[in-house]
Formats: sequence, C-alpha cells, structure tokens
Amino acid sequence: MSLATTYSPTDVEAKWYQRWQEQGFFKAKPNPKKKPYTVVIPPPNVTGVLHMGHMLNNTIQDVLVRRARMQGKEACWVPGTDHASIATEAKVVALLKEQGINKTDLTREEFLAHAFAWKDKYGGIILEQLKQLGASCDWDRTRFTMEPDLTDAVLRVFVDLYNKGLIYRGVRMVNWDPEGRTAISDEEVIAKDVQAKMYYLKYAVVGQEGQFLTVATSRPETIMADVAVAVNPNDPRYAHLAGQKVRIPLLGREIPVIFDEYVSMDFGTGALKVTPAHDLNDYELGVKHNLPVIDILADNGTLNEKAVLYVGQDRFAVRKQIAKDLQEVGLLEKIEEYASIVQTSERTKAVIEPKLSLQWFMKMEQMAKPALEAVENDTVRLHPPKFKNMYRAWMENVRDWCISRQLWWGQQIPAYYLPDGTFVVALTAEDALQQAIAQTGKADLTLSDLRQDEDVLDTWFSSWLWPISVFDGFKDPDNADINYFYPTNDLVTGPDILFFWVARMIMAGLEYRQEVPFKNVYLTGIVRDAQGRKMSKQLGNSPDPLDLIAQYGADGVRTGMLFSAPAGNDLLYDVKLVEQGRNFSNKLWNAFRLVKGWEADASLPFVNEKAVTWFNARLQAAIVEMDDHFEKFRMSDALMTIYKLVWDDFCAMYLEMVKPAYQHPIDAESLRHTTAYLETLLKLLHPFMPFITEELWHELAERGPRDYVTVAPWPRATAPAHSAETLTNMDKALAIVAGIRAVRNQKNLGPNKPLTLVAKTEEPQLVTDYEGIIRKLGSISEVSFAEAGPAASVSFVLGGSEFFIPLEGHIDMAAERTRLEKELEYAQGFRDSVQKKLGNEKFAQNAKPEVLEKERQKLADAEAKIAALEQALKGL
RNA sequence: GGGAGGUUAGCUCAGUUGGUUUAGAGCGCUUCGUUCACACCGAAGAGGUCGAAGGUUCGAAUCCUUUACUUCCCA
Repeated sequence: MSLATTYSPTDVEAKWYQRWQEQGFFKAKPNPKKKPYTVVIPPPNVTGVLHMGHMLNNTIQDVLVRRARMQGKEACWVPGTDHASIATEAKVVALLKEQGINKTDLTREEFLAHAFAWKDKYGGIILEQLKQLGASCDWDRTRFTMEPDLTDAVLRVFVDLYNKGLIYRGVRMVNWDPEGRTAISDEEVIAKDVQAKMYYLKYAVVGQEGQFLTVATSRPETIMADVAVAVNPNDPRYAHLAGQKVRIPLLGREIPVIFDEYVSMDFGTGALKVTPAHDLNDYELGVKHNLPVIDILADNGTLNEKAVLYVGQDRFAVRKQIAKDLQEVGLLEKIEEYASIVQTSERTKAVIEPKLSLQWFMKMEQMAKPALEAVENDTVRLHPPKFKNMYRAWMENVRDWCISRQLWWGQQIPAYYLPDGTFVVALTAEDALQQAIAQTGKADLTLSDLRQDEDVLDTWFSSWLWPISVFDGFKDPDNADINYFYPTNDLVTGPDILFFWVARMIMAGLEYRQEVPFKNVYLTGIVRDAQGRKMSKQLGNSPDPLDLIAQYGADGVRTGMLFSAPAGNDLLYDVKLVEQGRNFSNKLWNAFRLVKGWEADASLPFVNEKAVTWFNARLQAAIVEMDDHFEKFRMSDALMTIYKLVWDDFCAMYLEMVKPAYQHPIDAESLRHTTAYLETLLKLLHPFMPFITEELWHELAERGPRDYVTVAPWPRATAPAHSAETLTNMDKALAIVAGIRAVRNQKNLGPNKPLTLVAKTEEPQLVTDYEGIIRKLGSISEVSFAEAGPAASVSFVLGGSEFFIPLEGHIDMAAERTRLEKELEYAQGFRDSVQKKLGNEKFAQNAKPEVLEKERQKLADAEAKIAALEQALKGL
C-alpha cells in the first residue's frame, strides 16, 4: 500500500482517541507501586464552549499529564465543570426572556428547573470538545461544582467556618451590581478609566441669604442621600461655617456642615458632600460623625422613594436630568471634564454601586497568612516566579470576602431564620431545627417555622475546594483517592484568577488538609491575535478551535500553540503557528514514509556507523535538554528541542546520511538503528503530538494489544562514550559539506552535479573517516589529498584546513581573490583583537585560567586560519 | 497615585553566577532548486551592537544610577 505524501489527521485522530479510551489508559486509581501524578482541570463554565484560551491551557495540561504517564506515574487528570453561578444565571435569564418569561414571575424551584434543563442540554459540550484536542482526562472522574457531593462539601465547609467564627453575617458596604442585582466580591470589580464630568453644586447656607457653599461631585444624582457637607478644619475658606447648616439643592432638606481632616483641600472646592449609603469613604465619615444613612437606590439602579425626587428613574438618567434642573434654578455653578475611574462588574459590565447591604462574609486574614507563607517559601512554586510579587501584594492586603449572592443558581446558604429573627447555621434543615430548638428552648418549633436564607454562595466558594472535593475529601476525609492523589502536582491556569481561585485553593488546602493543594502553578498567558488584541466575539478575531482542529489536526494546533507560549507570556496567535505545527506533522509523516519504504538486506555490510553513533549522541543530548526544560516548566523550549532534533538532525542530516541509493536496499543494521531512533522520537513527541505518534507507532511495527506509545516508557538519557568527540567530529565533517554546498550555490551548480574535493588538511584521518558522509551529502564523486590545490579550483578554509573543488571553466580569479581577501581581512581583525586582549596585563592577571586558555586557543585557531587563507591566495 | 515586570534581528522570544571573535533560536525575508520521503519541501544567504545616557570592571546584553517607553497588578 502506498502512503499519501501528505498526512491526513482527521480519521487518525478519532480512531486513536477511541482506542485509548477502550484501553482505559486515562483511568487512574491508587496504586502503591507507582508515584501519583495529579492535575485537576480548572473547571470551565458548564455552559461554555471551547475557546483559544482553553486550547492553550488544556494542551499544556495534557503535555504534562501524558509525559508523567509515560514516566510510569499513576497519571490522574480530573476533568469537570463549574456551575458559574452569575454567568449561567444571566444566560438562563436571557434565554427565558427570549421565550417571554420573566425571572421575577417564577418561583425559585421553577427557575432552577429551567436552569437545570438548560444545563443538561448544553452543559459539558466543552468536555466533549476537549476530547478532540486529545485531552487525556480520566473521564470517569468528571465532576460538576453543583452536583450533590460537591454541594455537600460546600455546605460542610460553610458550616465549619461559621462555627469557627470565620464566616459572619453583617451590614457592610458592598459592591452592588444593579444589572445582576447581586452583591459581588472585590475581586469581581474591574476599574475602568473614563472621561467623567465634575458638577459644581451650590448649597445655600441656612439663615444667610445669598450665601452658598459650592460642592464638587461627579454624582449629582446622589444629593438626595446627602446627610452633611464636610470641609477641612484647616481650610480658612470655610472656617466661618462652623455650626452652620446648608440646604440640599432642589430638595431643600437641611444638613450640617461638618469638619474633618479627611477632606482634601485641593480637590474640587474643598467641600465634600457626604452620602454614607453610596460611598465607602462617606460611610466611614458618617459613622465617625454619627450621621444617618439614607439609601436612595433600589436594587436595579433606579431611585427609590427615599430619594423623594426622580423616584423610579435610573441613576444615569437622573444624573443628566438633575444637571438640567439645577441649571434652571441657578444652583449649578459649572461642569468640568475630568479623568476618572468607574468600578464595573466583571460579569455584567454594569457600573457598580457601593451599597450598604446585609451579606455573608468570610474573614480572610487568618487563612491568608499560611497561604502566603507557602508561596514565599516555595512549598507552592509559581511559574514564572514573577507572579510571587503579585500574590504577596494581594495576600498582604486581603480583605474579607463577600460570599453571598442574590441569585438562585448556586448553593443556597445553609442559614435558617427563626421566627424571633435569630438564625442558626446547619448542614440540613433537620439539624437546623434541632439547633433552633436548643437555642430557643421551644420544643414545638417545626421545620415550617424555619426559613432558609434566600441567597446562594459565590461560585468561587465551591471552586476553592475543587482539589479536595473532586476526591470526596470533605465527605470522607480519609478515603483512598484523596490520600493517594492529594496534594496534586501541577495546576495550569491563567494569572487572572490567581486571587479568585489559586490563592483561595491554597487556603482551603491548608485549612482542611494541612497541606497545599498543588506543588506547582503554571500560569499561562492570554491568547491574543497577531496584533496583540484580546480575542473577542465583537472583534471576530477568535478562530473556532474546532475548525482549526479539523483543518490542521489536533497535533498541529497543539504544537502550533506551544511554539510561542512561554509561561506567563501572552501568546500572539497567528494561523502561521498552526501551519507550522501541521507542517511538522507532515515532516514526521514523511520521515516515516521514507524509512517504511526501505528494504533491508542482511548481506550488506553496516556502512553507517559514524552516522548512527552521531545521531545517538545528538539524541541523548536532546533528551537531557528536554528533561531539563520540563523540569523548569519551559514547555516551548522542550518542544523546540525535539522539533529541531527531528527536523534538522534526524531528517535533514541523519536520514540523508543513511539513505540508500534510490531503489537500493539498506543494510539491516542501519535499518534496525533507524527504526529504533524513530521509535524513540515518537515517544519524545507523544506528549505534544499524541495522535500522529500513536498512528506511526502502530505503522512502524506490529504491536501487541496493549503496546501503545501512550503508555510507552519515557526515554531515559544515557551517556554514550566519546559523545563530545563524536559531536565535534561530525560538526567538522558537516562544515565541509556546508562548504561544498555553498560553492554549489555560489557557482549555481545545482545540488547533484558531481564534483570532486581536494583536501589540504592536518586532519586527514577525519576526512577519511567521514568520507562517505561527505560524498553523500555533498554529492562528491571523489576525495583526494594534496599539498596544494589544483589551479582551476574554488577553495574554502575551515580552521587550518583548505579544501579545493576543481572547477574548470567556472573560475573567476578576480572574484575568488576578493572573496578570500575579505575573509582574510576579517580573520586578521579577529586575531588582532584577541592579541590585544591577551596583551593586556590586567586581563592576564585577573581572568580565570580557563578563560585565558580559551583566548589562547582562539588566537591559535585564528593564526592557522590566516595561514591557510594566505596559502589559498598564493595558490590563485 | 503605589507596586512589579518588560524593552535583544521584520515578528515572537532565549541568553544560566559579567569572559568565543561578527550576541542565538523559530517564523518571516532573499537567491537558487522539483526523477530519486516531504514545495505542508531542499540548499545557500541577508539581517540586531542588545530602549537611551552615565558609571563599576582588564572585560557588560548581563552589575549599579538616572531616564524614556511599555505591560500587568493594586488604588
């Protein structure tokens, strides 16, 4: 059967993924004879679809997991999805709206029924897509953050932390998302630079006709919530207002002027309106001065009846309107443009309103300490380490975590309110009832007297438990899985969720297992387009990963992405990268085709010893290099090492060296070595390109039923004897070949025109040893030695040796002379600089002996080269 | 505004404790080349003085200072 000249991945990939699963290669179970290697997937949103970021992230995980599996470890990659409370709920709400259903018309149960229906229909698509990428997850272990067992874990932790006093309920200033109508955590708030307006409003001083106090504010719509105007006590402009009151414009309500050093005298007019309900700083000022709180904002961002004016209108509409109205009554002094920052919701993009609200919080300080320590002392290593700084800064300034959300899609908070207004926290309603009875002494309380908290928990309150909960470590803290697979080894994720997720997982790990959840955190960059822009639906610059896989093969896409993805660096995605990946697949495929086509003849002598020995030396060096790169999480470099080994050393050099003449057989010994090398290369490539390597593994030889490259042992580097010498000698031989080829190019001779070579060299043995290779790769019909070159010849100089290629009729004496003179001039310049360096007494005194030795060697080499060049010039 | 990075070939990046001249790689580019695995290919080649200025040193892309630009985090 003849093989196609181009590799076609489509059929191959589906076939092998299925076989791997049939063989159960991805299944992991505790095995005391093996070392565990565990990775938990950063669970994608359950209703999400695969995007380029997932491709990068999961390719890296798969490379790590596949390599560990080949290294004989019990490799366990746990997949799963996240319920993504706010994102999913928003999606479901939008979907229902399309169907003409308003969330507000539904009961909690009805809404959840819709949500689960949606989840069952679209949930987990992304996991199916990951299979196309080749992800070797243990699919039997697939978890979902809102499934019963993981919900149980969340509730247990909530109850436990509440009992430990680390979770509390209280009224605090929170970030209110009027779009999602929920509180969100500080981490979910994104500051955005905007061009805003500063409004200068005139507050009339009570009892002093015609006197005004001008206050600058960017939010004139909040004046109805004002409870004071504050000025700095050191500000002479306002000293006369001590004990005075001012009147809120339009509204007319009287508020006191207060004095506080907090007020900046340079900002605006130096007078600050105090609105405790809608600004954190104002709130603190209000508490200090014992001021009331007037909350004028409804949950959806409109003004409520406490505002008196503009009730029911959206805050931004009011901002515009009130400016007009103030203008009309002459209480708007001016409007200025200024650069400002607004806080927005990461999810809904809505402008956040600071709002006083009754919420659940988690105390962070106590847990943050050991979690910071773990990273500082490298118990958990961040790759690249520059993220340590970011981590430290956040951990040292960590604030309490607002964990309650006014949503339905999520884990409902296990707090139960009693008729008397107190509450109990318990894992189940039954437990809660018992507690309630104990707490109140009322034995006749029933379940119907208890009302469970309406709120759900932040999604991250389930994901922070992920490395433990996927192994059922809360329900059953001593089970075989958690004891074996925890702590996990490596976590691969984006730096954008370092605080949301990574830091909190470390806290949870230390709190509940007294052990960090992972040893290494590999932080990927963001996938951007070739112009460096983020991929987005609006820009339409994000390719569909599945299209790419269909077009270039999963192997091509995987390698393409890794080519340009050092840890922590953004990846500028360009289709050229996946083309390169595909081309590499094709190169490998054709190397295989070539070898596959060779017929062995056992009677032929083994003629390729030099090539075989050399390639082995290269191979072993590359394995050492790859292992080192992997050790340091330098995946791109590991890939580049094997890429160059395959393409340059194996294909361009080695195969050309051993390749028999067209339609001639090869000696059996050479074929045996070549096949073995190809097998080793397939193993080294397998983590990066699982599909084509498996295909070729099976094409290359008859395999036993369980003999797959997926579970083949990772090659161990050996140290071949005389490796350094082998490599140096071949380098010299290949330099001669390159010299010959350069002459061919200069003289436009074509690659196959037979030429002869005359060598004037101090190392004739080397030339003799490598004559076969020089002849083959240089298309040289004859090699001879001489003290002087033939008259009509082109020469080149390598070290102290001179090589001549007789070329009747192709010689331009003048051009040759010029070329050699140029080379000579350079060599002389080089020699002079080295001489100067060596002549410097201070250098001779201070430099290390090996450096000095190197310089002397350089000088000797240069002089030999100069002598050879001078000879060559003379010979012309 | 505070903090941490980055600035090396057209592009994306390496460059370990300062010591190969003409500072490397991949891609791209240029020239030449299709009977003999692969044009998703082969051969050869061009291209940077390491953001700028100053300093330490026999010697600096590498250490120090200042500065410019830039990315990210926090406010």
